[in-house]
Amino acid sequence: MAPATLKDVAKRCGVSLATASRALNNRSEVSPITRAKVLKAAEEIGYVASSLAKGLWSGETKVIGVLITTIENPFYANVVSGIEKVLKDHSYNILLCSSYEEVDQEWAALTVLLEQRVDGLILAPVQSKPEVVERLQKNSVPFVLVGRSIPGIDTSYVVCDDFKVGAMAAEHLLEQGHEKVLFINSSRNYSAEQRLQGFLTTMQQHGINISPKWIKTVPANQNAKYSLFEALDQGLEPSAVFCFCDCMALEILSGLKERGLKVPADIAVMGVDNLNVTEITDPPLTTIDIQNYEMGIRSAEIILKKLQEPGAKHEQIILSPKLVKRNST
Amino acid sequence: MAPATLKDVAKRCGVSLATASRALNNRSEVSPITRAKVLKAAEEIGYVASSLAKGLWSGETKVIGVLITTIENPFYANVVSGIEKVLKDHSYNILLCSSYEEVDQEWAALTVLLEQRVDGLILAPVQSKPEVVERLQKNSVPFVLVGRSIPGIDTSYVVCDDFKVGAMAAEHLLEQGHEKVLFINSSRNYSAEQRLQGFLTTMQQHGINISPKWIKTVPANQNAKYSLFEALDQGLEPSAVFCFCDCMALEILSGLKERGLKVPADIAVMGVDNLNVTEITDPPLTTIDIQNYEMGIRSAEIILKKLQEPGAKHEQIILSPKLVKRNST
DNA sequence: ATTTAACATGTAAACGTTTACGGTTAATTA
DNA sequence: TAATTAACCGTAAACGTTTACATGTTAAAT
Repeated sequence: MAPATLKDVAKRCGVSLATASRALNNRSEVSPITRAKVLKAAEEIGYVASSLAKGLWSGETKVIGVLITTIENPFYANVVSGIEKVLKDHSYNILLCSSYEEVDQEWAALTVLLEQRVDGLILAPVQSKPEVVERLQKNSVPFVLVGRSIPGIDTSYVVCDDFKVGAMAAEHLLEQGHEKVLFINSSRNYSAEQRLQGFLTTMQQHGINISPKWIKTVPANQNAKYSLFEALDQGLEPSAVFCFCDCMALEILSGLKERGLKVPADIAVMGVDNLNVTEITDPPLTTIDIQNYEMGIRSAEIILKKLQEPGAKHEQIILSPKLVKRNST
Repeated sequence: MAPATLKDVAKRCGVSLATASRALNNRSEVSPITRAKVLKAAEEIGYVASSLAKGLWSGETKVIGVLITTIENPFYANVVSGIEKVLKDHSYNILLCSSYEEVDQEWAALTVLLEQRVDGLILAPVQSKPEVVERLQKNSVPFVLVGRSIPGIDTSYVVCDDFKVGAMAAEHLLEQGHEKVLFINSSRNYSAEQRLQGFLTTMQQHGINISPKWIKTVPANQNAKYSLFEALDQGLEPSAVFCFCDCMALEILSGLKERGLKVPADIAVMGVDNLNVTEITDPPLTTIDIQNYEMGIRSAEIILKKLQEPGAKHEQIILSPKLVKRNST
């Protein structure tokens, strides 16, 4: 049975559509008696107003699209949680889509979000190419990039200083005496590129040249440990592994266990994201905190501001990474 | 600037609204030439059809509401991931809401989902009381409960055998010689009640009576370790802790570390959910696998079936829990 | 050459809201 | 008492789609 409509409410208490609408929206032009009648009728038949009709009329849906790689990654769970916290207080809702690091899925998800006429969009772009962003600009939807920016395009974004992340990792590992470092990286996105640059540059500054075979890129949706195995089977003997994110680091930890290598005795491991669990892994993981939750908060705040003043300038927020030393290095 | 409409497309290539609509929807009554014209125009102005208008017309939104406690809990991330996998193939999207274990927030989220006219709903109810479900029934929205059912009401649900979960835990701990077991439980929901019953019953069958002070309930959004501390500070000296879920178990692990207690030497810990990380915690956590991902899959399948044949009977799926022995016990 | 069918397109109503505008009644003022 | 005003309420248009129905055109069939 189709849900109750305003017409049903109006009919039930013998008033017009307009009056019913006014009563339910607390307009002043309704007598207290009528208002009470309407509210009672609405209550009785369990009326809930259709956001579809409202949205069609008003041009806003009170929904913000959030497009990430996958919610299974606790990093994004943290980010989304931050977004949710901010949006909730302004009665905005989240329409969640995942790209699984695939360009096609990202494009399709974007279509869905545009079709749903989301009021704004928060996304972690899969690639460092501008297509996606250009599409949003063409459709003039307010949006913020989160976690990853796109080079050479003026947009709002909230990221951490990824070059510094790579640099910090390199410095920390060098301090610990590691020169043979395997870099398990993500693919295509700008954060990955920047972290790699920061890493390589810092290594080079210390006179160490990392050859390309020490840089492994994990294909989308593949367990990082296979990239590790690949390296080991190629005869590489790293004394440390630096991973793009903690998720991968955890997979590496598990892979090393399989191969019988002890951390940190035989090999050091470090990640990025400072996920909650890294505190109690075996061993506790050295990682870099990039303020996951805060990223969500800030990106949501930017979207809200954009909705309030549509002409506003783009905002770029670059958060500072912090090294979290634990026992895996 | 407002998004392009069908009218814009029609005007741009000099056809009527109807023709434009037909062309874009691959109706047969349009000449190939006209179709091409329309598609080109739509492409050029970046037209995307409004789901709002479509939904208003058709009565379906292609959106499924998902209402969980919080996506920060990897258990629900697993569940949502399963749901997403199934829905994606049928072009349904997810509108995600969180209750944070609060009845009020759950009620508010439900209002939002009904307003958005979701085609169906998958939810993990906060309480074992029937209000929420009754509301959905009154509004005649197809729904499935996931992870937790509600006693005494005929609905569709996908859960694991929670009584058995409690029983399995009790048996496993007894086998290891633990009789002084602290139960760190969740509050109010039926799964929690059932696990407790299974636990107590099994203990009793072995002649062991657990007094109420050994059962701690963790308030919503509070770290489980405080419940542990409370117990310890009351002078309780448990030889094992059984937690409602792995999330709590991880918090307990961390709390025990703070208090300088070694696991499993001084005290054993076990959880439920078999989260990925439990494999590499220190120590690896003994837990019970309740098929998180599968729960998502099945619940999504049920919703899809309900949408196809609205008259269908309710489906109850009870998945079997499996003990995963590791080193924490 | 006329009828018929097939095809292509347009017109208008409907979905569920909100609000501008106009109308009715009762209360206030002169 | 008549005029003005205030309070309340209804009518109808609009938002962006889809489709039933009507209309017009062309080709095929007689």
